[in-house]
Amino acid sequence: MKISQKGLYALQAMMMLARKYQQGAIRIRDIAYEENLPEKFLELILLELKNARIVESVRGAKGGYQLRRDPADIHLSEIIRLIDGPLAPFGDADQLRVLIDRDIPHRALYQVFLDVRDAAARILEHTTLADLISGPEPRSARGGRRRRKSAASVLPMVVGGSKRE
Amino acid sequence: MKISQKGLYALQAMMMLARKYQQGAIRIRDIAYEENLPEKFLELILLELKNARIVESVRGAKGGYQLRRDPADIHLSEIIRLIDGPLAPFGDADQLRVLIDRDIPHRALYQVFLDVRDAAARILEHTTLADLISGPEPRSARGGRRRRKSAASVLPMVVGGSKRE
DNA sequence: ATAAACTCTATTAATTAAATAGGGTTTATG
DNA sequence: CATAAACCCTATTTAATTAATAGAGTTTAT
Repeated sequence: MKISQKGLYALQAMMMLARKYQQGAIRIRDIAYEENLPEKFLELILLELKNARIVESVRGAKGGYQLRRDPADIHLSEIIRLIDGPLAPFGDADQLRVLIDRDIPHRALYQVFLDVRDAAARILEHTTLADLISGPEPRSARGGRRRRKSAASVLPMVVGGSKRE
Repeated sequence: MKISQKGLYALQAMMMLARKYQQGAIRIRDIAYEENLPEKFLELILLELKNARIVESVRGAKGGYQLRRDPADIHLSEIIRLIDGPLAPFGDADQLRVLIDRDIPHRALYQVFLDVRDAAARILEHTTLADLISGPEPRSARGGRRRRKSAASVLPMVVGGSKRE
């Protein structure tokens, strides 16, 4: 899994629309300006999000885009899968057929890949746009089991404070 | 994080060398043939692995490659980081500077990315080549805390048995 | 009627990934 | 010591993907 520039743009745009949820349609131009995204490129991205029925558009003058659902019902996994494809850490499953159809080591490697994918999915499927915009939670609340909100926001965040990658 | 074709080749080659550990140097040609990899491309990959001191070469006639360390001391994370770069689910940290330097939602998103990376790293840093070649463990043994072996091998594995990605 | 704003398809440009090519160097062996 | 086997290293080419731009078309508020 790799979040592309396009995917990052999509997430930024969606966060912006989440902040302005129920404030009516927001123009592409305004999203692009506020988030500093290439306007024409963003246009394509929003079109995809619209076709996936995550956002809806209002056409004509005074038009724009808005979320179709509550920010608490839009998971990051949904956006990322739409724009960047499966969360698996490899291309397509076909590419890994060579692992599946072979001996124990190869299949064990395949299983590791699945484990990685599932770990990523667990996080991204439990984090919503609402989690991102709702501000930090106390650190002690992070990492618990079966929480409604994900372990998304902790501040202050030190740049490079986590292990360097 | 995305495992490239090259990275997959590297892992396949390393698994093969792990299986033949302490059996002397193995020729590139033999690795390529057994694992069905493009020979010239594999040559470049092994060169990188050698420069990273994960494998060593024997030059001249009767030469080849062999692991420099015990398969139980070679973690998948090491190979993947070498060939495909950081385990983070995004390109370079620079690309995400735009998230770090902004408001709470943006930083919260950044934190989610770090969480995903850490989840992937936990798995790949705890799985070794030895884990892959040592055959399946009983299912009840998987997923425990602080295990020496990772949750790598479970058989039988159904194709597409996990959630479809 | 007009301008604002989304719609849609096509094209280009830039980057990255995958693979190939080929001469250079080292070494076992007869 | 000649030879062939095998790794060493750099360069190039090709293909695929990603990012971005272009521009004509359609809808709607006023």
